[in-house]
Amino acid sequence: MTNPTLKKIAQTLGLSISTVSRALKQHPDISAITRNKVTELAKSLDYEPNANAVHLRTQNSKLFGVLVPTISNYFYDSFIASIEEEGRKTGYSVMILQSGNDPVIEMDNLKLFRQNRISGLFACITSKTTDLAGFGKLEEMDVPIIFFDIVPQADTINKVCLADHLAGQMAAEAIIRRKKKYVYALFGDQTMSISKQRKKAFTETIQKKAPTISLQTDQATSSEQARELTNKILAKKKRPDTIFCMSDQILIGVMKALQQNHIGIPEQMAVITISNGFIPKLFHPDITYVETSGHKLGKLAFSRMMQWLEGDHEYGEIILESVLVEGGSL
Amino acid sequence: MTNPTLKKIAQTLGLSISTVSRALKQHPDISAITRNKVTELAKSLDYEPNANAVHLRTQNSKLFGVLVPTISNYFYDSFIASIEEEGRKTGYSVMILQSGNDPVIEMDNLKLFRQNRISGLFACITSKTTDLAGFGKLEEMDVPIIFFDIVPQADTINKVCLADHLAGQMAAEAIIRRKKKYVYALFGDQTMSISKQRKKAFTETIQKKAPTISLQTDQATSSEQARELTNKILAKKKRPDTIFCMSDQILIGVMKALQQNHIGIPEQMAVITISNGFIPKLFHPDITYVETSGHKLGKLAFSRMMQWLEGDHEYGEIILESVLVEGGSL
DNA sequence: GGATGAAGCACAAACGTTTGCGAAATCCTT
DNA sequence: AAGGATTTCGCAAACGTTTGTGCTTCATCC
Repeated sequence: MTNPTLKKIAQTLGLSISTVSRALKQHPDISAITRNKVTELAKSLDYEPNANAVHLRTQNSKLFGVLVPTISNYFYDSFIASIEEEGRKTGYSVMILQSGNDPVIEMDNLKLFRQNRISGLFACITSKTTDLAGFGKLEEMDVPIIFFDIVPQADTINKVCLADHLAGQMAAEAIIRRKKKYVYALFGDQTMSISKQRKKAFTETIQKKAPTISLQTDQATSSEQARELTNKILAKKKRPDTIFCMSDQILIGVMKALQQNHIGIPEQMAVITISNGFIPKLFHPDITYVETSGHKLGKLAFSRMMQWLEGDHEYGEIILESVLVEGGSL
Repeated sequence: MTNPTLKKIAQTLGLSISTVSRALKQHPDISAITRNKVTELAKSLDYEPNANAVHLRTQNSKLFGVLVPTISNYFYDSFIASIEEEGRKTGYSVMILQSGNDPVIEMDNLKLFRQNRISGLFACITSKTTDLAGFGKLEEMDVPIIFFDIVPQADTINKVCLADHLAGQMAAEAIIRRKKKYVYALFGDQTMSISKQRKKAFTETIQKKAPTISLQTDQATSSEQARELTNKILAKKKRPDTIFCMSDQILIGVMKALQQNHIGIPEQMAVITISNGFIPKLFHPDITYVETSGHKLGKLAFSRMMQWLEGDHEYGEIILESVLVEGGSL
């Protein structure tokens, strides 16, 4: 059988389409009698309004776009899950697209978002994104954009970010509290602002508050590279007593190296990282980490979006505070 | 400025809407001259067809639904990522909904899918799903459904599954090849068919092909429980020489216990698991695993969907073969 | 008892497309 | 040169809703 529509219900009941439509949404113009007749028939026919028609007519897609580098990532997917949950509560659907960290695909995706007339976009840009024209087009269409995690530098946009600076600082302070002497700190790609911020905060905090700590920093752009660097450090005569990892990616490489060299944690080496929390809990002891929660960030971004949609059109940057989660690794 | 439409382009060019529409899609009826005029203006205006209007008119949403227990999972999200990639290539969008393993939310989600008139559904059902009525309604609307991973028992449906049976068998055979003597095997919740199948295949293979192996099995429904069970086993006088983990969840708990007890892998204990591949590579040495690839399963499911859409209406079950990925843990 | 108003419903336009069909205008035949 | 074929375009309906407005019918009022 084909899909029930307002027209079919109207015809079999001898009513007009508009009456059926109003009856279904409890419009006061419609008498209780006809309202009941309509709702009953609709239920028995499994009538579901055609979302496309509704959106076309109301000029409101009730659809949010989410743009991420990849969905296969414990930070982004907890962010997405969070948006999806909140969206379902408020009647919004979510359209998720992956850029694969490729600006060209990013452009394509933005086009798809435009075609689908999304009512709002949550975007984590590519680390290589320079041309913001695609986003500009959406803004011209009055589509609010909440940038998150990796965000452009501009001021007249909405950003919801992790406290990258604070996270670096907190990690440093935790290390200082433990009176560590020799710290090896691994950071990610320094072309990314997130790496720069964390590095700046971390090193400055160490230098200011505990200048006696011997600090050695390095840069790794992959887990494998982090593993190799850690292996080199471990081969030296004088080993550090603490390793700081800027991210899950780094942590994974470091942990492999530590396991490979049978280094006991925390007796022979203390470890601290910045993470969403999943990876640090895969090891024993749990790795101590400064939390950057995708889930919380999602909630924050969503509520910012709803505010905007309700008329509060003030650009701004919201920072999600971090917390230190103690494992047994420090 | 407001959204450009066919009507606006038509008016500013003194053409009819239909002509503009045809010009934009290279219809042979339209002369090259007007076609160029139209396409140029459309480009300069950043015209994007309104997907809702198109879908309403063509009665084709070009939208696939994906229903998963949760998106925050390295198996499901690689499946989703795979579907999204393939979809984008063929002009389909993807709508992702999470059931949270709750049959009630599952029903709600199916309703949302119906409202959005999806053209096809990829569904991994809840482990508690008994009522398939929600899926039946979709089928009545001629919406093809490809069940994957966790699937209903019925015959007249489409399934795309991992080779659960084969995976268990392959793991057992790998252990046998290594001439292990005493194997401790941990399986998940035995109410789930995936657990039952893997257990059956594993134990039967051991018993048939290497009856001298001493096999002890247990059941763990969480990582934490797996850790505790492993700790108990390790406390005994006679330790097993091999641990088999049915899933990532189990592996995580087992690995924590092994690290906790400073057990060297593979010298003191061999480990093998069934996994998507991400978790086993977090450790050193890499854990040997029988691969169950969400990505590959996604490709398989997608191509099955496209076949169905192209007219091949034959129900069936497709099994994705497993491969053994050698780490250094066995 | 005629004006007033409320209650209950129908009409019709609009959202932005696609597409079958008809109608001019232009071209090619012999 | 006259008929037919071809090219090029416009008209209008349809997809399934929502919503402003108008039309009845009845009860109410002084």
